[in-house]
Amino acid sequence: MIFDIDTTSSLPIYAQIVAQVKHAVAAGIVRAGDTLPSLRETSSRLRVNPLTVSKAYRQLEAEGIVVTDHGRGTFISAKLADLGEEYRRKALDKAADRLLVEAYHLGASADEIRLAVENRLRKMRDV
Amino acid sequence: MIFDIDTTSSLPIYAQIVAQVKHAVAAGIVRAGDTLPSLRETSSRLRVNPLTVSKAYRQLEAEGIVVTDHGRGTFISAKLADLGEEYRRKALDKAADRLLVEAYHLGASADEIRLAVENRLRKMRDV
Amino acid sequence: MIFDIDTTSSLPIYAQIVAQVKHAVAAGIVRAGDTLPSLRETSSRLRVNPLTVSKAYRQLEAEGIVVTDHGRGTFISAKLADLGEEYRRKALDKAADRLLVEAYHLGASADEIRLAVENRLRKMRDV
Amino acid sequence: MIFDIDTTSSLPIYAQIVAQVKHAVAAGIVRAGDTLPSLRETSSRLRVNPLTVSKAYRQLEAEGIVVTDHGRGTFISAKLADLGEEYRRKALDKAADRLLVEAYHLGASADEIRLAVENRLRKMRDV
DNA sequence: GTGGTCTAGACCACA
DNA sequence: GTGGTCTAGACCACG
Repeated sequence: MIFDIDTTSSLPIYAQIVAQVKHAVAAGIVRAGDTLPSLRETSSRLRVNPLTVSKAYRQLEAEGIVVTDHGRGTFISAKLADLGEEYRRKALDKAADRLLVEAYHLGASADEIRLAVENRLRKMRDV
Repeated sequence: MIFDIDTTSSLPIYAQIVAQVKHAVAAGIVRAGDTLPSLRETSSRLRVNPLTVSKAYRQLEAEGIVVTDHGRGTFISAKLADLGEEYRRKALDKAADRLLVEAYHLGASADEIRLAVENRLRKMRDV
Repeated sequence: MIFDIDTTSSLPIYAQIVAQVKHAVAAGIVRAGDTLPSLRETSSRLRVNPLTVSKAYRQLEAEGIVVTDHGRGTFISAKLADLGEEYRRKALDKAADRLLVEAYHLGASADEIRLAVENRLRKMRDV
Repeated sequence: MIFDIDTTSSLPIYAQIVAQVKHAVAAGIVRAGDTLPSLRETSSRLRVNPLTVSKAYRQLEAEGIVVTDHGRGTFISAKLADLGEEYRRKALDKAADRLLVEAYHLGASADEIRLAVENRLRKMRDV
């Protein structure tokens, strides 16, 4: 589980962490019982205040997505009924919407949008 | 052009206005040259401070979506795509990247991404 | 980075701050990564409202001259020229046009314009 | 005497008119005794409120640059001691400064600036 | 009538 | 500590 943070984004850092954990769960990248990286490891890797990571983990705990065993670590919860296929689909649609609205304001045609997506897909595959 | 604000949303009021104008432009509900409701009309109708509306309009102006004629009002910009080809391409690639990163975290396949884009393209065309 | 404000000027306070930051950057007085004084420090030193300073900083951010890290502060941007070649060229041409229109109205010859540009280039280099 | 107005500029329309008359005087394009276009002609040509033109002419009169004969028209004043060579030089230097600061923030080199100026000079000559 | 600027002060979110 | 948002209300400039 690796995090990818943009400190200048208008989305707060803690929310970026929350979203990425949720996505990883929805995608099946992490499963019930898996361990999240420790507060210290995450905060030093991201060069971010430990309190910020803590806040993210606490919110995930409040949402029932992770459980914390004091002194042992933070784990993905066993009961994840509320995430899953519908969450994934909605999140993906929302992301596609954001692209389209932005593209519209740039005056891009449907084909230009498709082309851009294909180009980036190819680029990511290469990485 | 009527606005619909949710004061309890975590999205700031000014950002909701910005988003709604963008969507109205993208959906063809308003067109180049159309007048936006005046600051005062909008602020009294939404029961928010004129400064808040002004902030939204100024951001729209900064993005080139509206122009304001001092003393006359605020209008949808005539030249929505006069940005320079390279700038447009870069901005479009960036927007596509954001979609792909989000999709990657959701574990979506290339085909799922394509499908989501096509669905939203079709939906926008229908509006 | 110290600001020097003239409240009686017709130029708004926030625009004076913007101009002074730009000049400081152009003159090499501040460099990429440098911290701007905090909103509160600047506002108390200048005896102006924090919102006024904030407005200036946000405009600088919109122009890509500074970036702000929420909760940490406002910094001179590292990538002052990452705009795309065509965008840069167009913006430069536009700026040159503004000079020529002004010069035209003043009845200046091509050589007078060249001379003025060279004089100012030399002056900036000396700073 | 033809005016060239940008209604979206942050410089007010009346100030643009004032500046252009001053520049025309400084450049020797108009001379003492010459007639300014009538309020009506100017306002209809520029598609601007007559009050705006009137305000510009009144300011020019207050500065002693024009005199108004009621019912006959507005004329360039006979005594123009305060405008002239120094005004021209200062205005030109200021305009050159604006170009250089802007160019700096675009990351342009001295040669790029010179090139842009030469290009636009050539373009204007062709018009 | 329009939008622009500023103040004083509150409250919140983030790190 | 940092910046972000909003209010209520004033005053000004422009058309």
